Amino acid sequence: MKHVTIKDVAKRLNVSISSVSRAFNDKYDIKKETKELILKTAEEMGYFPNPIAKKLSQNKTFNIGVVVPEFINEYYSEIIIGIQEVFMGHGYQVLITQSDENPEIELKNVKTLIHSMVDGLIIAPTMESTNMEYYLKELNNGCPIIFMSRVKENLQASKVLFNNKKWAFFATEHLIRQGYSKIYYLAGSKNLNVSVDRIDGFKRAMSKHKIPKERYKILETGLLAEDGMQIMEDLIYNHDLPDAIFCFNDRVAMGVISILKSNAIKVPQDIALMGFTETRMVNLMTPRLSSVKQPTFEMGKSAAELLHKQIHNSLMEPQTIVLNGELTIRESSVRN
Amino acid sequence: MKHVTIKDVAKRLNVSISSVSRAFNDKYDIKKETKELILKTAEEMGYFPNPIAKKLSQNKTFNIGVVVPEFINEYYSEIIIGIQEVFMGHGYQVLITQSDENPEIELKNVKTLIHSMVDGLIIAPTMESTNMEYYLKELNNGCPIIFMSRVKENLQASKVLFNNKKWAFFATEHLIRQGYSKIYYLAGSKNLNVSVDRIDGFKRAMSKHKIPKERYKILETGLLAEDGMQIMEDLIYNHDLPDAIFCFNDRVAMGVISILKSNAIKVPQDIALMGFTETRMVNLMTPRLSSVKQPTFEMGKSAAELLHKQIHNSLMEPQTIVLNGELTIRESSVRN
DNA sequence: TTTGTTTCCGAAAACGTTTCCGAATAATTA
DNA sequence: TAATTATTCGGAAACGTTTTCGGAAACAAA
Repeated sequence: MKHVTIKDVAKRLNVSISSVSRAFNDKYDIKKETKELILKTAEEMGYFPNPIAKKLSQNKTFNIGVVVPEFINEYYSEIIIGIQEVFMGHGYQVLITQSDENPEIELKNVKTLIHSMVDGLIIAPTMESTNMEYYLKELNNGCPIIFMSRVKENLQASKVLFNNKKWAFFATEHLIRQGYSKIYYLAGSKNLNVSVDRIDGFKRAMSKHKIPKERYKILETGLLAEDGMQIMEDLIYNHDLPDAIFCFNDRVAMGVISILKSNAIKVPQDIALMGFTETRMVNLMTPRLSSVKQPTFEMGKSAAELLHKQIHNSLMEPQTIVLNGELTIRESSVRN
Repeated sequence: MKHVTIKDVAKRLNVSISSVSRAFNDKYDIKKETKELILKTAEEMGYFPNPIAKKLSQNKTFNIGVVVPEFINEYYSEIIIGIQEVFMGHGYQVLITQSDENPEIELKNVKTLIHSMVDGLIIAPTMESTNMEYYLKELNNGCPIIFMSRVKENLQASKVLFNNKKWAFFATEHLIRQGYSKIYYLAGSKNLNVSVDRIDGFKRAMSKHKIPKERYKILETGLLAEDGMQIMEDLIYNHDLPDAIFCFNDRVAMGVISILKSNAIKVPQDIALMGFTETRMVNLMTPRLSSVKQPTFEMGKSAAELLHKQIHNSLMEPQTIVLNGELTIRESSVRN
């Protein structure tokens, strides 16, 4: 199965290969009729420009690389869809890799992508790790990189962030305003700076509403439903139950709710519940779960647009985009 | 930021570029010491072979394309991870595209991937559509393609399938053996051949156990939780309630269960429930949902390995791999 | 010493484009 | 009419590799 090349088309029409190239690249210095003739016969012959050769001669790959911790959950999947939407529109291919929350795999992925000559990178790091130095070095070597989601605000690079402090504050304040005051926060992992930010928001709400330290707790958990189940079982075992529980994410909340149910503890009558990073499961739980919706598609789109700008204007200085969310109140956090 | 090229390395050491190339490609006709010297200085100079140029000269891209209907749900995400595991080990990049269950986008994705010269394709079609003709044409043009999941068994091409008939049969038979006999099957979409297969399995279980046609129903639904909610509301409204419900997938089951709960219908005391294509949510539902687990990672791996073989042996004749699942019984389908 | 084999290496073609440069023709201006 | 400018095109270099071919050097065998 030989591919038709530019030479075949040129020979067929007795024109030069440069003319065929011009026809395909919307160049000004070609007559309209010849251009059309070339395009028509090329079409007939089943010719299309070999993208590899194009990349080599233009020193661009039209590939951009994406590194995420995982895409089993909706969160990064939706972000990726946002990224693809933007870049496919610009004729780029998006190469997706996932690091399985493992910094070593993450580093390997980034290296692979850079070695395959991507024109730019979007990275959602697993955690703040030593990898960051390497990434920043690559950034200075001329490979545009956008950081996403799990990264500190003061990092000297372009990034797209969610305002975790603010929305953790709002979510907590909602619980307080509903009359709950003994509130436990299941805080994810303290290595995650998003986690730290949400703790900050949680604390600020507490201090604003003058709730004494003895009334609330911040408990480190994992990111999975199983982690929520585990910690909830411990709390029940120790007879250490609050009014309300604010969870690092919906999965943890889901774990909590399942343990509460099997212990006949009612939500929200006995304990209110609030999630974060809203997933589609919120409406399927009974009671339906209050949560904070993050603008995943928009985050993907913003990161992609930022990167696209940066690719076409390499001297642009770093920009930070902070996006807002949406607090959706459902049955799980409403006093009857 | 100029990239270091093979020429720079050659010049530095006063050797020819062919020697440098040989050093990097494990060729036999180069002295061991020169090879090591070349590799060492290349490393120092920060040189690595430009993959684009390599691709051009070898007429291979070392890219393989994947087209799935979506990856918001775990199912295809896990399959993709399986595919990546195999191909990254072989030094290939996996390009992932998703068609959003839209045959037109699917076709566009396939064309994009073929135009970007992938060495092979793995396609999970949205439905049996007219696109199949195009794909088979491309297959005959020499681009190896593996079909996955939603495709007919008699298709003349390599494919990796799940044995839907068999496991729908087992799942149904389990319900019957538990003593349920008025069973409704929420059957997904009849345009999906997996759906047709599962209906077949369902019916075979019914006829094996001599359950008369008046006792069971097959109801067409969608694939989403909302579809399960919708149809369950209708059934309740019409006072048309069975002993047990077998759902096309866990999401539909999740929708059903939420409506049952809000109508105070108990699972499994009043109505038993069985899902399919097990998701991680099964253990988080109360009661925990019985379901059929599909070997997603293995499906991905099998497809990838099959494609890899096909790429290296283009004359191989089409192969069909049919994988088995696992029926996991939990509380939702067990008579107390 | 001659011949034949290995072993190692360089020159150059090939992969399929884009793009720069210059030339031929046509159109415009002086 | 001559000179200038636009328009359109072909030739060839460049992009960075791999690979084929042939030749030199080194070594063994005759």
